[in-house]
Amino acid sequence: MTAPRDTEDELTISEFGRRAGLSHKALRLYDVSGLLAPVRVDPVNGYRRYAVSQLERARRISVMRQLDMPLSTIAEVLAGTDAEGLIRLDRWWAAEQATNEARKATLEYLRDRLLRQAGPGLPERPVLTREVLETKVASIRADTDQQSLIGVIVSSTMQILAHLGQAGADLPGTSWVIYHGAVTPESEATVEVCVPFTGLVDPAGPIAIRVEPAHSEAYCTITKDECAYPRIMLAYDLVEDWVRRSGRPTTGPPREVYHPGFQHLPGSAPAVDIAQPIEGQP
Amino acid sequence: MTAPRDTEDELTISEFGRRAGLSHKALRLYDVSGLLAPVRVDPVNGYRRYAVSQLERARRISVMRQLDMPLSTIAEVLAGTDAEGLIRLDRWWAAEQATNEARKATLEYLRDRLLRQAGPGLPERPVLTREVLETKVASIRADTDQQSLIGVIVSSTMQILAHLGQAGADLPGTSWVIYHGAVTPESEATVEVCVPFTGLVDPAGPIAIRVEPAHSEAYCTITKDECAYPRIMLAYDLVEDWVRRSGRPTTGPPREVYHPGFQHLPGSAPAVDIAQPIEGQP
DNA sequence: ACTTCACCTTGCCCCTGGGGCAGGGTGTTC
DNA sequence: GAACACCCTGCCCCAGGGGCAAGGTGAAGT
Repeated sequence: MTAPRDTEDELTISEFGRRAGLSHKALRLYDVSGLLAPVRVDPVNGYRRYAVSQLERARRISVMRQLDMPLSTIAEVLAGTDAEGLIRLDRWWAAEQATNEARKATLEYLRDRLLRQAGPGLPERPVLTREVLETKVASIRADTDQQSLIGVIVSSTMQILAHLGQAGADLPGTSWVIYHGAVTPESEATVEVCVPFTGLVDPAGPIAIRVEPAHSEAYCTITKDECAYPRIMLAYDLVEDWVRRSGRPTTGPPREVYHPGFQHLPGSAPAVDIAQPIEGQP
Repeated sequence: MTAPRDTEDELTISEFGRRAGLSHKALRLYDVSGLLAPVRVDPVNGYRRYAVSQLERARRISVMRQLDMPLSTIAEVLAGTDAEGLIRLDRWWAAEQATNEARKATLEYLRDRLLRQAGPGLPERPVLTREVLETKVASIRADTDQQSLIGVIVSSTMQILAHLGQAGADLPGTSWVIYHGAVTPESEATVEVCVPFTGLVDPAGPIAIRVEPAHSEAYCTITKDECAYPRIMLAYDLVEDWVRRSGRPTTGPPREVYHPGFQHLPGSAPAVDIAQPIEGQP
């Protein structure tokens, strides 16, 4: 030791860092951010002095950083008693693992996608076309991300059904969601939940009444199981591919059409059409 | 559409972004970083124009970003054929999952630590001292981080054993690794794998022959299970604490001494000594 | 007393993958 | 001609540090 001495219970920053497994850069950062302040700072030097008793906290921080835990979360874990900290730690970890599961699903989708282009296809599924007649619909638009998408769809549908029921409209039993943008886990976009009806109904609050114009659409039917994100993207890809190859330009954003009784269908039954409006003349 | 028109096969940046699920900021970044350049940039405007055919690549990038894959890795995955990309993708994912496993182990260690409230950690374990006689050793020095530490130790040991065996030396069956610095997942340091022997052996390549001087050392014996990182740190803490309290200064870097037959011992058997050379005269 | 050398400090720029805002240019449409 | 949506570049910001420069200090050897 040829430099500033480490006294019995006060350590220099580098000695403390060595013993705790933290770089002097990290320690400086933890100091200014208030996560781990040295026990004393020489008012002349500015030299930081750490107590041996701070090693425990420092080592815990080091371990948590190895878990890639953000400093703010670390501060929370270390804030209360060890038991409280443990709870917060486990909560954070559960969220991490949930993220990892989501990533796993996304990876599977991506592999499928690369495989489909690389080699012979995945489950071939027919893409068909149909004519859709002009319909009156009640709709709610909302901006959402992937996380709350299901909730938004369900609650909006409920709201519209309640309103239509109250107005005594006739319902054909189907409904759809129009995606005005890409809804991914990170980016949110506008979705429009549409319920067709016949009869006379007033708009109310977020519920708009409009006419869905007649159009042709290409569509592909999938099961309830297949409509989980990101797996459902494969169906979109399929339809899009078909449309591109058909040479017919699209005439609007894609949509998911839910079959009547969707909620009560088994997972393996055809339940949803992924549809893309295209220019007419079949 | 009240603004710059999207022609048949050229899209504006925001329309392209909407269709691909990428923000305008991300697209600009991918442009300057060369990951996804627009098909045309208006020389007057600077307006970026994207081709519909670029949507495929853009969507793939979007999906990979959802996996939290760095842009450089994405570029590699997209570089060759889809089959090659798939291989790179899987390789990356395997590394990710390995990291996750390591994090899981670290989490367990941390939970243990939080559960053992305020105690010094490891179940009480004696720290003893012993005299080590002067020994001839064959050694290899290497710089490594935590990731490849095990591999470095194993391969170096193999190499030394092969050399000693060829030279007809006598082996007592034990060996050790000297840590000339702190090896954590982030920082690398020099380690020295030492195998003692008797007989006459020449150095060869990276293998040095030297004399390990006689010394006293404090040590603590742990099981194979306990010697996984970062759990093993608890044992270092224990020895270090003991040495500090004993008042005897250290005389060299700490080491791990592997008991004879280490590889074939069960996880619960005493297998390794964590040793710290200290000044003599007990 | 002087040098040397290891150590300490602050401050600045760099990384990734963007988000947000400012200031200014455009092109379409009413 | 005005309104408005869209486009551009450029700057600063986030975490969590790494790296380097310039300058201040402590202890030890000569």
